[in-house]
Amino acid sequence: MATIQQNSNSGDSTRERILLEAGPIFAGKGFRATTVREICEKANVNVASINYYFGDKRQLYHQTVVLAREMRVEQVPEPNWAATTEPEQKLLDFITLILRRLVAMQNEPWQVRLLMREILEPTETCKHLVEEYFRPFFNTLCGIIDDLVGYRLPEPTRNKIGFSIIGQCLYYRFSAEMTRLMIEQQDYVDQYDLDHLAHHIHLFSLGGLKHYQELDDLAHQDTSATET
Amino acid sequence: MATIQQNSNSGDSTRERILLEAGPIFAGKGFRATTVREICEKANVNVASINYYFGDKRQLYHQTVVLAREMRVEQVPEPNWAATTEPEQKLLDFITLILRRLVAMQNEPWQVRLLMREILEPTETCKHLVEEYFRPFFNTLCGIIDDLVGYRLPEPTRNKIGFSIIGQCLYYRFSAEMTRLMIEQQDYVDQYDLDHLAHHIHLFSLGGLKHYQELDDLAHQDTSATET
DNA sequence: AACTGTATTAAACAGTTGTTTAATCACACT
DNA sequence: AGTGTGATTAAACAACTGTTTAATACAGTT
Repeated sequence: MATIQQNSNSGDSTRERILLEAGPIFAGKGFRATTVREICEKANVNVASINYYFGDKRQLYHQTVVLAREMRVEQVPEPNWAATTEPEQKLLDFITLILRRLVAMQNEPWQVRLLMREILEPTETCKHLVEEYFRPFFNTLCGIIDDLVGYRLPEPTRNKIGFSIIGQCLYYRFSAEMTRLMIEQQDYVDQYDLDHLAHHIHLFSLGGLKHYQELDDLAHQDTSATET
Repeated sequence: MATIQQNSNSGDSTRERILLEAGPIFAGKGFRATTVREICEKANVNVASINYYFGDKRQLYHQTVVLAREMRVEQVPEPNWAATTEPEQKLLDFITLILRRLVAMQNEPWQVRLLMREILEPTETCKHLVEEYFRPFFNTLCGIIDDLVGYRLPEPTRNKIGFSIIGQCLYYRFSAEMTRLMIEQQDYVDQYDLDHLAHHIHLFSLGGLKHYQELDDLAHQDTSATET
């Protein structure tokens, strides 16, 4: 029947225990490969508890994703910029924020892996994630780009610039294991920590933006030239 | 026992049929979620045939990945540059090559999805893939970067530039479904085709490179200034 | 026609999966 | 003590998993 129960009173300990044990397992193996029996074993609860508290396996998964997002936002909050903060600094801060929150160089918390799974192979849960999390996140980045350029770029152009910046960051999450196979082990330890990567992506992206500006200035000159 | 059989004579039709039906299914659902029964059903062979021809499910999977790489290289061959080709043009060609071969904007062949799975969650097969495919691919890109810059960058720096370029491209594979949820449907059709993306990534990356050069020139000036 | 080695098959096997059931437990309230 | 309600349990369920078996079909060779 799958009528979801609500532990109305007190500590909610079993429900929470399931949720917190399910998260890392789903993150590590994905929805399909994860078995409810493993979750229940790790959480020291009966196999029937999942259906009792969450209805079925899918709804449990959905709840772990929602929880992962909430925890991740809390663990790595957005920077609180002063009104005088330069947009260059904001961009560096934002790149650092992505790397910290979604790429998570050193330790790799289960919340990150779970959110990445939803990006790669979205389920119904992803729509919720986009509206609550990714869209406002991306809008912040777009604001920084606008400030850096100084005028309004066409929206598709500005969006692609945003994706270029995010893409550079996410590469080190998606292709992390393959990158490790590609380069010297020692280099990876020394040269691919958070600060090195943030610095490089910041530099590279500012250059990309400047190039756009210059070309646009040229185009403007051309237009005024032909107009005269 | 799982002794692998080799169909020595003639057309090999059942073995090939299994391989070509298994590919798309593995690509779509991953190793774990794919069942041998579905493959055999689609290929019109008996369930025992997989074990007869490939030993077990794992070895069949390995063979489909190897096949996917071979087919993908054949389907989208590397450009054949003349000696006089400018490095700027080479970079644009290379970005287009990545987008065509690994990102595959319009149609999304199963070979691409399968290779992406190996990047995201490498199995033993990935080592083979790195040595035979990705490393020479990346070396080509590094050569172009060297030509563009005009002198030898430190290797970690040059590698990161390479990853920035690849990262921008792969973003549109990894985050394709989420990006579609983020932006207007019509914009996605109009502004995110192969040519638009290649043009943007080319422009953005040339800018990033130029910025590196300028900063390096400055650093050189500083050094000579302090040296005098 | 008899033999040989490969190819193909239906059936069974042993294990795991998510889910359900019905019984029991714990504890508050009357 | 008795009652009722939610929490927890062991057991069973039915469906599905990859793999194996043993029998059969089909060539080509002697």
